[in-house]
Amino acid sequence: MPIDTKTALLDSAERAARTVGFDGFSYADLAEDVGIRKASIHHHFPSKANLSVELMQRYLAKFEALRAEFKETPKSGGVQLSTVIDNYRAGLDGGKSLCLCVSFTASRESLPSEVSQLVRRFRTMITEWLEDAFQLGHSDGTITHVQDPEQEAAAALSLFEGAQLAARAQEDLALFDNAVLLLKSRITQN
Amino acid sequence: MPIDTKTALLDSAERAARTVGFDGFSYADLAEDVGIRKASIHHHFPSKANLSVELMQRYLAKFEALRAEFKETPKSGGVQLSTVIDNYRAGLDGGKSLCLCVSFTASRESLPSEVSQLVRRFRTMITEWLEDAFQLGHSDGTITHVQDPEQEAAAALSLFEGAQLAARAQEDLALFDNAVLLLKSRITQN
DNA sequence: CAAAACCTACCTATTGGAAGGCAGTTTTCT
DNA sequence: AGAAAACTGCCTTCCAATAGGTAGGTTTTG
Repeated sequence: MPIDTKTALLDSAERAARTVGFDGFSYADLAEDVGIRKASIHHHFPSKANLSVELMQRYLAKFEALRAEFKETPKSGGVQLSTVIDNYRAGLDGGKSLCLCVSFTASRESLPSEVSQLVRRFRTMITEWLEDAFQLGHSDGTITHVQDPEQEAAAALSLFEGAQLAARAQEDLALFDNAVLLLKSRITQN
Repeated sequence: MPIDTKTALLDSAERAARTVGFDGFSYADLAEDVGIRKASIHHHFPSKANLSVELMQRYLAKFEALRAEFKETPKSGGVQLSTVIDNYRAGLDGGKSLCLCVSFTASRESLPSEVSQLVRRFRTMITEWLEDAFQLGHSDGTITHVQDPEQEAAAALSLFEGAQLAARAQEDLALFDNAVLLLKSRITQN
């Protein structure tokens, strides 16, 4: 029993979008990758615009779930910040892949406005998560030198997304690590 | 005497690449924008790959010249850092446009490796510029809390590129400003 | 059996690009 | 100096490949 075809399509499309960009792959590529005929994709996703929406919806839901999980079993601010950093690092896949949110922001003009809305929600959610982490890290002492948590959160998100670009530019994870090193050094062991 | 056609093509292509991405525009779009026949573009740029290279070359040269200019008439570290920030902000064009380096990094897979090399050189150059600025800002006292200038530079570049993405995601300059606010507050008046 | 999943076969528009022509300017040769 | 050759810049015409998408039939499955 092979995996659900629709899921396989979403997986393949997500990988493609994150590595070659949304304009960089076609239904034909997808079909070959999944092992299905091109026209059959339309059965699951009537249009490519449709696919992009479902792609972003799933991506958002996944991270919302992850955050909800963290809200239940409370960790320190430092651990939460580390978790987010590690997630962005893991998402790089060695410098080949970007966060879907980053990729879709870059090719915004080829996407339906619904995707932009979802990207916005994604960014807001991550920013709130980071804000909470900085707030908490400040009070529990696991993050040093915390100024305004809101400003810290905005800066951190940009830093992570930029660090992903840096790593991708030279397909070298070290560039990501280098960019976040200063922030990481503010997290105290616990 | 109208502007040089080749320059007009480069200008149009740069605008397009930065607003809709390299995969987001075609020779046909370019032709219409410049007021020339599509096939005539091949006279100036045999292939689109060729165009991308010349685009990035010009972009790199422009910023190398800017930096050289600043090296001659020495400014404070704080002023230099502010200059770079302002440049990234201005390049946003209100949230519609990205740095060519960011755009080309995102659509890396559709570009010749020569472009990747140039992007690399671009990033190295800006990083060095920032490193010098932090170094200088530390000694002349125009930037506070400077730790390792090399790490600061890597973080700053990522911050700027990420902040551009943030602003573009919601087509709102305020998001850029918000992301760089914390860093900017470390620059003392002079 | 009906719905879901997938197929073959097409379609239209667009993609980047090739081939070759042609007027005007510049360079080269006698 | 004047003719010939070469170059520049743009054109028209054409092309194979690919894009996303549609129509309608067949297989698979609950």
